[in-house]
Amino acid sequence: MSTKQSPDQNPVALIAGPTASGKSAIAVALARALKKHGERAVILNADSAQVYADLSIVSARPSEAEMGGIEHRLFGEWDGAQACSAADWADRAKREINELHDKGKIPILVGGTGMYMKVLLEGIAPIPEIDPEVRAVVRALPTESAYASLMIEDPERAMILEPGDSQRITRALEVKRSTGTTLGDWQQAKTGGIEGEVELHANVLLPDREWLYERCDRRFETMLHNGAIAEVETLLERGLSPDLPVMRAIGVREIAGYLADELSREEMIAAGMQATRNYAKRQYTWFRRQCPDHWARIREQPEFVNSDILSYFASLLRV
RNA sequence: GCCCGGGUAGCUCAGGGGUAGAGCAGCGGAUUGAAAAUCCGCGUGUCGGUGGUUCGAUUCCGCCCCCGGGCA
Repeated sequence: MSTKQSPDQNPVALIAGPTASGKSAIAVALARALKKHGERAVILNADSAQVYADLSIVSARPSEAEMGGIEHRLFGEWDGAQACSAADWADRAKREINELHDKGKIPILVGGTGMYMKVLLEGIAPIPEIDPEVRAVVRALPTESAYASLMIEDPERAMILEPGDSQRITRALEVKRSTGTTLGDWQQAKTGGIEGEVELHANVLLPDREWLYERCDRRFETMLHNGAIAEVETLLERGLSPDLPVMRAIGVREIAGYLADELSREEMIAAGMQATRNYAKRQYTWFRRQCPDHWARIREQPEFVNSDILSYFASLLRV
């Protein structure tokens, strides 16, 4: 029952950037600036770890103070016991966006998970749920055997994939076994993308690498100061499967190792910082190369951007 | 001062008479339902310095310097 007819009446702001790039603060600054112009904006999380209730400190979810009175959604809304897939997130995000548009509000997507954004905008192959038993069997396979099986059951896919790419091999195999159809066949079509229905105002943050790495280090230290260890202890008490995304989040692994006495405190800190920097680099590559060329790139530091945020999103005010 | 070990890529180290190689870091890249995941690619550096032996030394020998450890 949307009253909007054309994309330009459905604005969506998007701020993508690597971890520790200051994107949350920028999003809040944008929402506040819009407010002064009589526009109401809501921030939507597009980060695959901030989505979990169990990870507040460890995922560096914005605190109440950092939210600065701006409404934030899709933060901490998934229980750690359930894995949130890109498609799950995109479904929820799409609903939120529609609702906000119906109310005349502007959604501001903020996050570091490029694949989430990609699926939301471009859609994804409509593959049904995988049979849990099939999944369990396939995931228990050593990569080598899984690859050998894929070579027989879906050779076309096996050829494309790297023999060591355990995750994609597993995925291809479970899809074939569970649906009887090859991943490649499923991927002939994508559905659900909102790209054509909204007017996207996207900015990608690509700050100076050295500056970013320095921030990554400080970010991990801050987490520890804020109680990350206790948060991980609580999470570990749940006894969840180590395969779940929450358990694989940066910081969780390192702190768990420390709690298990496998790492000294110094080693844990060094490993946590290193993992954060490695992650930032991967995100950097994604955002630099996977985002459409027409998305704006911001190389300035967040403080500078914050102070003049509307110049980066001036197009939002044309409405 | 003496005796042992060591001094090789940013770091940790392997190697060895024909001018050198791994892991990590770093850099580049991939990325279709776990993506903070999962992968792929990129290795010239006075082999501590200096003399000598040798056709040829980073590799053997001498001396010197530096770092560990031990004995005084």
